[in-house]
This record gives sequence, structure tokens and C-alpha cells, in this order.
Amino acid sequence: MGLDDICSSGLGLGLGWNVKENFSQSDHQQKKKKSLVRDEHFFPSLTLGPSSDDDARKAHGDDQQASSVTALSSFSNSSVKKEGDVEFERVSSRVGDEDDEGCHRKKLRLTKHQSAILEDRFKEHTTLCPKQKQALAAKLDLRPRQVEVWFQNRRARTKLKQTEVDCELLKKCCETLTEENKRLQKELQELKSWKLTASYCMQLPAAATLTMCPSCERVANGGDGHPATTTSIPFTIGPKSHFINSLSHPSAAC
DNA sequence: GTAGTCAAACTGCCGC
DNA sequence: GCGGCAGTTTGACTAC
Repeated sequence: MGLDDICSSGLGLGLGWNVKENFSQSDHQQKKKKSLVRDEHFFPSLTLGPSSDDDARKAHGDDQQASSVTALSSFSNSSVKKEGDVEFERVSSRVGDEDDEGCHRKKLRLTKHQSAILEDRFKEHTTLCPKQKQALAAKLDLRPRQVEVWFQNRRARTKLKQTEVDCELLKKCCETLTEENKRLQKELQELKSWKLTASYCMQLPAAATLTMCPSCERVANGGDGHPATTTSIPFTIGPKSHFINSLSHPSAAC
């Protein structure tokens, strides 16, 4: 139904970010404790540095670079001590951030390139198996968790969009039905008044024998031998009434 | 400067 | 236990 749901992607191998992976994919409970323990357990070695998002963005060198650097500096300001240690400290800060926030969560915008690739994958497949997730994460220099979250959010956005479309359709349908209802009410009133007038006329001698033939829809005089004249019903409605037609085809109103 | 919007990230729950 | 989803939080960005 949705325009966006489609499937499939095949991807190559990719490396995860081990430390971060343990954090981001295992349990949420641990995450809450991270700020307390990360310095002990995850104090970075340089080997962890390249795994960070900031590094990923630096590698891309695109429009996100500025914001990454901004984020980076904002997180590492307090830890920069001396010239020679700056790089070291930055790495450690990034790693700390990468562990899903230290004091607060870090949120970095994906690059246009990353978003475009993710969109392409999403068009092929709205979900990813773990292998595909890993591979895509490696390709985009993101954590698998980030890819996973992106797909979750993307699915949610697609669903929301579809819901809005459905809502609009229902709204239009409701308006159409309301109009149809008004029209039918009006028609009903007309028929009622018409019947009232007719029954009044029936009391007149000349009109007493007037009937409408159900088959030919003609008003006939009672004395001509037509079958309709034999009925005791003084007044009938033709079979092609719009009212009856609407009832038999309710969907036509939409 | 701030309100509004978007999107990344988190949380809790549920079904398999 | 894991993945998906709904709901929520929050950082980044924009328009005024």
C-alpha cells in the first residue's frame, strides 16, 4: 500500500565497533549505568578511535564535518590539556561519546551521502537482517545500532505518512457521504410532501382512480383495464427512484 | 533569543 | 533473547 515499502538488499562484510556494539545492542539497563563505569571499562586506546561517528564523518569530509567538529569540540573541551595530548584526548572523548553518551546522549546528523545510501536500501528493503545491518554500517562508517535506529525511525515515518494519506481519504469520503446524506434527506422530504399532496388529491372524485404503473411509470386512469388500475394502492412510486437506487448502492456515495 | 520542526536516539512493551 | 514498534526525549537546525 505504502509507496515506500519495498525490499531487499545484499551487502558485503563489515566490521562493527565492538565496544560500542556491546553497549548499544545488548541491554538498555547497562546504558543507564554507562556514565558511571565507562571511564574504567572503556577508557579508550587509540585503536578504538577510528570507530567513532565523528571519525566516520571526518572520513567523509562532507557537509556534516562542521557539525561533527563542533560536537567534538564541545565534548572534548574540558579534556584538552596540552598540545601533545590533544589528539589523544579527543580520541578518548569521542570514544566516551560513542558509548551512547557519557553525561548526555550525543546526536549527530547523518551525512547526505549516508542518508542517501540508507534511503536506497530502505527502498529495496524496509528491514535488515543482522548481516545486512553490519555490512551497511561498515559501508557507511556507522554503528550497526545507528543503522538499526535509522530504519526504525524511517519505518515509523513511512507509516505516519501513510496514515495521513489514509486520513485524508477518509475525510473526503466522509464529506461525500455527508453531502449525499443531505441530498437524500432533501429528496425524502420532497417525496413525503409529494405523497401528502397526492393523498389529499385522492380524496377528490376525479383523482381517486389515478395510479402510477410500476412497470411503465405512467399515471393511468383506473377504468382502462390496465393491471395497475386494479390495485387498491392509490399511488405508487416508480422502481427507478433515486432514493431506492442509493440504498441499493451505498458505495456509490463515496 | 525563542518557538517550531525534524530526526537521531532512547525506553518499554510485545510477539516470535 | 532478539527484533520491531509506539511513544518519548533531545540535539540540531531554521525562521521569525
